[in-house]
Amino acid sequence: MAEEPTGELGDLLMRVARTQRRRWRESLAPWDLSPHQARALRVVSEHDGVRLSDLAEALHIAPRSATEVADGLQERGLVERTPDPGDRRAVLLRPTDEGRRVRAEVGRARAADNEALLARLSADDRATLTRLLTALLD
Amino acid sequence: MAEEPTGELGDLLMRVARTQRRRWRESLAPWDLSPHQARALRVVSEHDGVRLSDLAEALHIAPRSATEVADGLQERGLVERTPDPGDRRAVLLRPTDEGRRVRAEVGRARAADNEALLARLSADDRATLTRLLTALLD
DNA sequence: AGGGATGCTGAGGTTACCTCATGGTCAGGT
DNA sequence: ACCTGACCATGAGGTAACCTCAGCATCCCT
Repeated sequence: MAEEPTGELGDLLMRVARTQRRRWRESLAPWDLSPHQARALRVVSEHDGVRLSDLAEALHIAPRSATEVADGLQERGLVERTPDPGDRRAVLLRPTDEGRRVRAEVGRARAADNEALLARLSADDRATLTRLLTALLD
Repeated sequence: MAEEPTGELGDLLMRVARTQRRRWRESLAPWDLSPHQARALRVVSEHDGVRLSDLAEALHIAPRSATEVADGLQERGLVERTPDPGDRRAVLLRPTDEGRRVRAEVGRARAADNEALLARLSADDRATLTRLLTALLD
């Protein structure tokens, strides 16, 4: 059963996004990271000292679920839990050296992936696309 | 923890898509249908007589999982299983009257949603966006 | 007629989320 | 100093939506 074309602009947008999400997922495979884990690794690496509750907010998930994402990253040795010196209830997540390394690699893969998608557009077209998409975001 | 702007075109695309997907999910809420169920209802309504295995292919899920999607739709009285006259192993899914009605309503809601997103673009801009997105899809 | 593919589904597992309860900690008012 | 209410992380347990593997009926080819 074939994929029928819709002709609708909204559908078109979703299709392009789905294609890109699939690529992104695939490019993440070598590290065996879920999209959420990759995003969490980025957040942790950027802020250096992130509470579980802040991670939950950044990922738009319940605080309890952030614990699990952190567990996954910690098992792989990419982040570590350290006590928050200013609040003994809290735990701060920090990237390990390995975590920083992986996050850099993932960032490069992502950029390359992005570039691959956009390669067929001219610089002008990219600027136009940026303008149009920005207009759609308020 | 705020959502930082990325400036990347690929991210922009994903953000617009995510916004639209959220709207779509919300507009589906009155019928208590998952996106997969809504899509399945559409496929069934369009083809009138769809095998489970074809549905699986259309939804990009394993055949076993199509059974569950069909179960959900059948419980709500939106589709019915009928034997395939040409192959006694197979089951054909058909929309009920209620199924056809719901599918039409959902279609209207979806179109309205789509229109709401694109309202801030001129006709020219829409045409341009269509051209650019099409170019990204091979 | 026999044998390998095909179509659906039961059984059971995984993943990624959730809520609720718990123990520890903080901070502001009295 | 103490109490009270809010907040932090996590254990326990649940759910939804996927999956694989087995099994049975049927189809189709030789």
